[in-house]
Amino acid sequence: MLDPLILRNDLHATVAALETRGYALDAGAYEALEARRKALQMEVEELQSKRNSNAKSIGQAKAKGEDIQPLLDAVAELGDQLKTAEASFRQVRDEQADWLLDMPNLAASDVPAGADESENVELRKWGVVPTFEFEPRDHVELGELHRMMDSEAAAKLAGARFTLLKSSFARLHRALAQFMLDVHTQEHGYTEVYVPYLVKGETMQGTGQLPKFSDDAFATTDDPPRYLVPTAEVPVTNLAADQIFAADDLPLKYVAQTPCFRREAGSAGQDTRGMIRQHQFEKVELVHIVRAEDSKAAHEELISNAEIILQKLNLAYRTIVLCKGDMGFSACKTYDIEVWLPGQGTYREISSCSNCSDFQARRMKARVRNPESGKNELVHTLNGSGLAVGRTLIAVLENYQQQDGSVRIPEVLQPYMGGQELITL
RNA sequence: GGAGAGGUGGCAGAGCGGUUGAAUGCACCGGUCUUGAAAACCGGCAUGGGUUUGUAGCCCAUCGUGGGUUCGAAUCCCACCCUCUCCGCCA
Repeated sequence: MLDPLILRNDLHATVAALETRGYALDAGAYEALEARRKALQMEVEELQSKRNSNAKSIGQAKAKGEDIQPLLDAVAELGDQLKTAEASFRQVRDEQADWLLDMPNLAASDVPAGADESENVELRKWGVVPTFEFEPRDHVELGELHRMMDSEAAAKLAGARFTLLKSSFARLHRALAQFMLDVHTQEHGYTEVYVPYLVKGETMQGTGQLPKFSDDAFATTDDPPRYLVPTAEVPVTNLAADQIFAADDLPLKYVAQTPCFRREAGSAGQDTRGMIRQHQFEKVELVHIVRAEDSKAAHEELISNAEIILQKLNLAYRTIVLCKGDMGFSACKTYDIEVWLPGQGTYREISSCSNCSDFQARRMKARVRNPESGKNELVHTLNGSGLAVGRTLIAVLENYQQQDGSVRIPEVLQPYMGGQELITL
């Protein structure tokens, strides 16, 4: 959520900033609503103040044994007036809240301009794109060859966009997640957390998935509904909700492995082949809760923590910064990591690391007490994949394949595979 | 699922329908004292919001949540949520 004060004090600059993110805000309508809010709030509070002082006088008069009837008569209409005013105020306030919850975060000043992904900017490349003396297979072909990846079996159970993994592929998938968790906890100083996969609506609202993107999430049928987490970012970041941290509690660095559930509404027809885009996938997620002045540095740390996983796996990748038009709702700046997939002959997203500044913190009331001023300040929240496990599996399979279809197991994963070095046919 | 107990400030814990935003203790911050520290003493110390040039004033809201009764609700009524204990069921 944006700070309502910037909309109040600098509406036109904010409208312009939102426009670069593809969000059109009707300044006139918002201004009118804000004017009504101000008038109504003042009216309500004035009536409340009157009610309070009257009640106090009545109490005092009664204590002295005076006749209070004239005082009662004097306030007879106050209750109704107050009720009416409160109802109008509440309506305007809710309307304004809906509006605020609908607006995306503002881009950081160093985010490149641009309307869509074609204007993202590559920052660096790492690794050597492998060359093959044969036509490399994609992960689907490899899966069929090994009979270890079965989308039909998954479809029978759950419908489209699910994948079933078997034997060495299933183990490799598990090994990857274990490996990532170990690197982040042992080498990068993260605290591992195990979290609920079903969360309340207010939790989804805290990180920005609700109310705007309800179509993207799976919800349960109980009342009120719970939501299947679309990313561990949701439960983990919300650990900070309603908290006031001491300055030396921060930074908090959490890592969690969870399944992620996404409706993929609106992506029909995209990536239908293989396990690139699924309703359910596993992800190791990194979350930082930091003081505002530390979030830029934390963002750099986060992206490097994610990149190291690919380096250890010796997978070629490139890192890009998303342009304003391609960024997600809650982010003020986002880096993506794209891994080279030989089967597709292209780089594909495998991690997305975002600085959400105070946008989520304001929604979920996550604060830190400034030891100098004694004031509470909103924290900054950051999250990033470290990495998407399913896509990393794809990358390993496609990059480590050999002519006969066998797949070498990266050295760092072998301890997690019981010493196995090769997945043979 | 059944029975019972309970949800008040960072924590513990008071609170007759009326100057209670809330006693008291602990913690924390500042000061006095001390060579220094501790102790003792004095003072301060919830959050959010509105108004305002203002981190000054003034005002409003908040005692699990939402309704209700009332001139007035932390206190009374209703519903819901959550926590704990015991029983049942169960990975």
